[in-house]
Amino acid sequence: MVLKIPRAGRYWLFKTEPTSFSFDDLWRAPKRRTQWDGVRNYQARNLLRDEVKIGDGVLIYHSNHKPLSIAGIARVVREGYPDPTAFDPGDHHFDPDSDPDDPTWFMVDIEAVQPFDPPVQRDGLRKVPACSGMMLLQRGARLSVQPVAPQEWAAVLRLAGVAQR
DNA sequence: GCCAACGTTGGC
DNA sequence: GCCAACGTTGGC
Repeated sequence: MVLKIPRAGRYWLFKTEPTSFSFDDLWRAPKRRTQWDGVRNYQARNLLRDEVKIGDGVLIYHSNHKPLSIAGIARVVREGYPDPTAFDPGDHHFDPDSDPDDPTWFMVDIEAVQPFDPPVQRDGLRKVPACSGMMLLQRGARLSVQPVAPQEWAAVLRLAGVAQR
């Protein structure tokens, strides 16, 4: 399987608990797209608002799940814009302090590109020298939107048996 | 279910 | 601005 993934772009890893939203959910969504809403951490917010760009590659990581693994690839199809769930009192991620005229929380839209079958397990990444610096593997790295270096991205795709061109 | 690690809050 | 208390994340 060969994918057209822009090598000059930037790469990210988005965490999700598959019991709430999985890569399969994304794959089955209309147009295979979703709004990546609900991020409530300032560091992750800054990345979503300022750094994540259209066409960037995204590894979808399943946390709190066995085996811990990267389930597939997505790409960014819309850049940072206000997360409406922050303004919805009925939403689990409602934030009464977020002013609609000066939103606190941002999200991007992503589109599934390719599932990994089988998923790339986190434990396996530890054995790959190119991945030794991955934020995902660092102790206590809780950030839910993480930058991924090009060599890390390439190594993950290689492990997944996905060829880049 | 435990708990280490980390982020946020709020009193001072 | 410090820092203790608290809440959350997420691997184990």
